[in-house]
Amino acid sequence: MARPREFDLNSTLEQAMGVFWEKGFEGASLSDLLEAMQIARGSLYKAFGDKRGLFLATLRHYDDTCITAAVELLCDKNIPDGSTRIVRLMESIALAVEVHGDRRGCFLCNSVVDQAPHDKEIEAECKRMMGRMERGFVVALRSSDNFKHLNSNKLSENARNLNVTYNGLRVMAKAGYLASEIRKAIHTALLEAKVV
Amino acid sequence: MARPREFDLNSTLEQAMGVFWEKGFEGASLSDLLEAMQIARGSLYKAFGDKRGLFLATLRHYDDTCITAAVELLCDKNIPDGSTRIVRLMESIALAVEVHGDRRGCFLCNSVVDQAPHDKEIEAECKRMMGRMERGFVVALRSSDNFKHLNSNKLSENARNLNVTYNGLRVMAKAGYLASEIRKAIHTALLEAKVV
DNA sequence: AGTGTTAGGAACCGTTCGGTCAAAAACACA
DNA sequence: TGTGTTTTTGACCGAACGGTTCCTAACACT
Repeated sequence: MARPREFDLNSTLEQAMGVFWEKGFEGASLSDLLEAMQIARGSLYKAFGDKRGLFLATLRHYDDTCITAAVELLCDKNIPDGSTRIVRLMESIALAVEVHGDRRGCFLCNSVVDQAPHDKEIEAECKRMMGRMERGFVVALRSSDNFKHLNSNKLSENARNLNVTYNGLRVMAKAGYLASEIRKAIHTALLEAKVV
Repeated sequence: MARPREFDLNSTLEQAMGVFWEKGFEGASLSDLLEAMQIARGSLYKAFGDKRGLFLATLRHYDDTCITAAVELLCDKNIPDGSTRIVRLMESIALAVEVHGDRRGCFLCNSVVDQAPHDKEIEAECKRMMGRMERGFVVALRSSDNFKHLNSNKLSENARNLNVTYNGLRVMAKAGYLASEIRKAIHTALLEAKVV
């Protein structure tokens, strides 16, 4: 028995995530966010508490959407060979740069670099997502001929290594390397990791 | 025939770099910078133009000091085996976390993530430094038994791959992984890259 | 000692920052 | 239709932002 919220929480979250993704936490002003979200100042504070609260909400939204999608790709049984899944995921980095000129990189990676060290809660959220990625890599490796015989310890080590490479490639993309260079780097990395 | 500058340019640059390193460009306010540099507002603007100019100067200072040190390590003929030099460099990442609790990561990597996409000049500076690191890795690889027989194309590919790994590990450190985890990841990565 | 030139310092600029608040509006329920 | 509850809205807040200006201080050179 009260006035219902007029805006869709998820879609405003999506817009806010875009702003934080592109400009970082400090670089994104409330005006930027409000304009993108198309809501009034008061509504934002009522719904998310404050700027940091909104940021945390967008981080979780990223987890729910992008990280989930990446993990689902790594676990996708429709692609029988786990190595193929890993290649697909890695190549999406080059593809983003190539097709959309997307230089935003990975929101998780960005947040780790510029916010995680200053905020325990953000750090925890980031580590949780990193963990999801690593477990996704483990699942993929278990379906890969080169790795399926390894024990879970070794599997985890290899998965973590792939995640390190994934983040390194994301940084590379932000540094302005060409899609072709990134693609070549992916190939080299996956070759040395014995994924392909 | 004029009043000489009272402060040492390099040492104020060092202090400013520390602030930008820890807080990022947007996160570092003029007050933060001035307090660390121990100079007055006017002196900063006289010497560096504006905040962005100071940032660029600190980037170049990082190049002159830290990047140069890393490259010199990779080229150090006193360590005959190039692989050893690479191991040393990588382990310095874990060491920073372990000994100093240093979560600032690599100033270059940080700058790439939060400033390079928005500023062509900063991007250029970052790419130049990335290039220096890669060439350093090439030199080290040339003194490594496992790689010295490769042609320079392959050598470059492997060097770039090591640099990607280096940046990925830097991100890991910022995400809050323990020094022991980072050390293990380094070991895995160098093993797979056939460096050790 | 006088002069030209530049650094230093602090007050000050308008703007924008993140955040608050009170009143109006829109619903659910009776 | 009236009432209670919650959302919306935009005006408003003090503080901090990056940047400028102007006057004084300190030197080099003659």
